[in-house]
Amino acid sequence: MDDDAAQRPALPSQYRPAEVEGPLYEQWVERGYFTADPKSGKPHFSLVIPPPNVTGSLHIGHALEQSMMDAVTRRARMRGFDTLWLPGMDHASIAVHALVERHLTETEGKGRFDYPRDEFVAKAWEWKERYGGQILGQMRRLGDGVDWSRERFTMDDGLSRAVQTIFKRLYDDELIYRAERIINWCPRDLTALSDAEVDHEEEPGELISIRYGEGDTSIVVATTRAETMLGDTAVAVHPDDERYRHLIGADVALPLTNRRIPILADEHVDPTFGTGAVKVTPAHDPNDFEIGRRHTLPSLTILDERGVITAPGPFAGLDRMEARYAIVQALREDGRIVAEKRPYLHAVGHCSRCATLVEPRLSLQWWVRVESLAKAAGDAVRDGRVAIEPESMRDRYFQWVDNLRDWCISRQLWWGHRIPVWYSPDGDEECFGPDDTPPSGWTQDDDVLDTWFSSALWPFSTFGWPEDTEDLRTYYPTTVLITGYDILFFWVVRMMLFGLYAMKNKEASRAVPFRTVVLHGLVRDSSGKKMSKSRGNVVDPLLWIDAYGADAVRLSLLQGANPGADQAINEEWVVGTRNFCNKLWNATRFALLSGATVDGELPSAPTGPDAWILSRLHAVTAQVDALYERYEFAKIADLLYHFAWDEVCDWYIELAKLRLGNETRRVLGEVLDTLLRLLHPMIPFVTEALWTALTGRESVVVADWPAPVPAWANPAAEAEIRSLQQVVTEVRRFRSEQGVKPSYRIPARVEGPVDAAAVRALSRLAEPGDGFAGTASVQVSAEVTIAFDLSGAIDVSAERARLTKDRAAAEKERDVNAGKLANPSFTGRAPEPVVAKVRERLTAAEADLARIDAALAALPGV
RNA sequence: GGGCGCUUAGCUCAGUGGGAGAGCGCUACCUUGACACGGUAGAGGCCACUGGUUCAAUCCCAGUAGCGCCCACCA
Repeated sequence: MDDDAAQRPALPSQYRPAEVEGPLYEQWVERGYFTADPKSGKPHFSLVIPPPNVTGSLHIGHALEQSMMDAVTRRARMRGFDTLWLPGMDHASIAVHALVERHLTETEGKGRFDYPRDEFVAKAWEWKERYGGQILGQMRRLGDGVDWSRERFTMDDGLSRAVQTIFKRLYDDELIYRAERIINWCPRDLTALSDAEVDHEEEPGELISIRYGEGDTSIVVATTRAETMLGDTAVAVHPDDERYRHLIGADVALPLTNRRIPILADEHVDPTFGTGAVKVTPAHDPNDFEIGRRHTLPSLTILDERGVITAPGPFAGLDRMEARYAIVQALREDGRIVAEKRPYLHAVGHCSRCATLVEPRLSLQWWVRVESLAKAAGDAVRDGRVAIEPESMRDRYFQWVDNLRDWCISRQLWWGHRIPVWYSPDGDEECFGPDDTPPSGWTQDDDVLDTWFSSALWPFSTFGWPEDTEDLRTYYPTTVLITGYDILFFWVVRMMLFGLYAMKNKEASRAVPFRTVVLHGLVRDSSGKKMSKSRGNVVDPLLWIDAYGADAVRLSLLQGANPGADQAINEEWVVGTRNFCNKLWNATRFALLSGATVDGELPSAPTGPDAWILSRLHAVTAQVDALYERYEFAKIADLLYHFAWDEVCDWYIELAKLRLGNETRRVLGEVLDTLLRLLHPMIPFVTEALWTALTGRESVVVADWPAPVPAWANPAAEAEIRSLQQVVTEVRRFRSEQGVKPSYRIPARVEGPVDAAAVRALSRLAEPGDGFAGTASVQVSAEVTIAFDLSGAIDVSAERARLTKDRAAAEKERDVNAGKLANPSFTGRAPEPVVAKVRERLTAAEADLARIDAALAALPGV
């Protein structure tokens, strides 16, 4: 042991993550490793975090997404980039409303409308300061290397300016307009929703056929929403429908009311569905609204914003569901129900936030005209300015972007960015920018913007847009966006729309918000089920971090992160990666105890295991680089896991123990140094603790990313060690099947071109001493034979059974390959390399067969 | 109703036009001086089904079945 090793801190025999993680993280932040520097003169690498909701706490999906982002960022930093990973949060308009309202109900027994607007918003801010942002602390636990000096919030001053600025530009370009249409309305949250905020689900309902009118002028309509009949202003049939042609233009009496409504013809009606006649309720159904427009029908609103009947009469005041029941009942008593189909399965829309049944509602709202924006967003991907990984997700992107309908952006909420449009007392309307002062006496629009409106600006509003800041010039477009495929539409598409619009005066290649979009899948439970609170299968990543360390959690998630694919996760997986961290820990511990060093020249002509492991190290380094380019986290993790465990620990370290000279100590140091650097982006904590202990240097965070060393490639050394491994494995197998105690060192003579000392050490054989008998001779490979002295204790029948089994396998191999070669169409048509391979395989099988036959013949007692 | 994807070991998942793989689990043995969060040796699969293309199919094509996801204004 040299002095060098003695100076290093001794490591305990087990890795205890809790003791190192916290201090390391704060040290990294203090040293400024994560702070970007646009003036560094280095090339730049940037990405923005998908801003979590202020209301949120870290869930397993965040942990996956952030592990990916952190790995990518840390690797870029090590590769010499000035890196910026910008953190921040989203104000989550509707979600915060829900939480604050619940909070107020619980603490003060009041609801949102018991407060003036200002007071409610103040309470939301208060709530945000108090409870919001716990996820930021959790990000530290995970080890996220974000630039805290650039943290942003979608409602901070700068971002609010950005929102108002882009709104005004869009407004002035007539890409934002106000219009009265049927929108999705949530009767619980009392706000409009965009199409994307509505989830459609098949549900059992009822299909009721109702007879309108009397005698000759009567017609039967079918509906799933009987209660809306109070708002009917027509019945529509298809113009070519023979059954009803005579009724077109007639009036029928609308039951339960004293109104008469016309029967009209409209192409939209499907004569094959139901009775072929449709009741038309323009104020409460999007299709009916269109029919109403085509035929200039009146719109009768019969439900209020809470879904309560307002039509005067016996049903006034009833909730829509109560009303449906009561109205069907009344119609039945009136003898007007012709048929009832129950249950009737049909798609029903729900508020994606609170699951309340969405009510189509005629309403005046603000809209973004998306056609030209969507065209640009589609083109940017089509022409390759933005790449999508995995590529198979491109189709999903186009499916969205090519079918986009105008986006309803106004919400009847208070927490959020207020629409920057003011109205004069005379009813004039004007949009004002952030630096404008609306004339006194004008009043601002009451509504706020959809949360996703400000999120859509995130890749540039966070850099100071609309000011021409250094950050904006340096870090836009961002290098990569890493997010879940589930928000491709909500977020990715909209960032494309607004990014390209806001940056349209830049050159095309620099207008895009990001160069590459990496889409990851969802994290599911161990049996592949979606995690949900109601299922009770959600896992809190912090509990796992407490128990196994952040590195183990990160590596587990990354190990399953195949591009675009969902993954199952289970505590046992985390135990496995924790064990891996411990393995690394002990490998490094061994290196330190053995005097491994990272200082001094590497041997110019390494031999044996040293040459082999350096050759492998070179290959692995190159493979890791290639895989990072394609964001193949699962494969990177798998590759490094097996290289570290199966090759470095199981073979190299065992072989190194036999030859701990200066060369090997230097190579051992090099291997671990490189391995830890390769692993650092994925498991930052344990690699930092080990790397600094091993090298005595400042930090692996700012160490150089390993470069492949082509000069290390050494096929001969790889072949040599492969052959050694084969011999050792064969001897171990022999021992195991002979039932030889592991502690018994069998005297043996090794004959053949292999490192006999290594074979003896790794398979626990002894030198053949005086009186060596050599009772059994085993041909362990084509060229190597080992004579064992087992004092007649060899179990001949076990050995014969084993050899017979091997022989059968070898025979089959020989026959299969011989058969192929005997087939002229194979030898004639298959490419030469394939034929050559089969020929080699045949030769090998024949040699194997000969070896086994020789071994069988040599068995005693034959 | 449209579109997309999946089906490989007990479980969760990789994979390739030419010898079926990993992790966990399982079996046997082992306190070998880095590690029992460990070591060694094993067992385990008509690669969903049916046809087609091919010298050769788990892989390509068509169809069938089952599962999943996304989109959708058929009352």
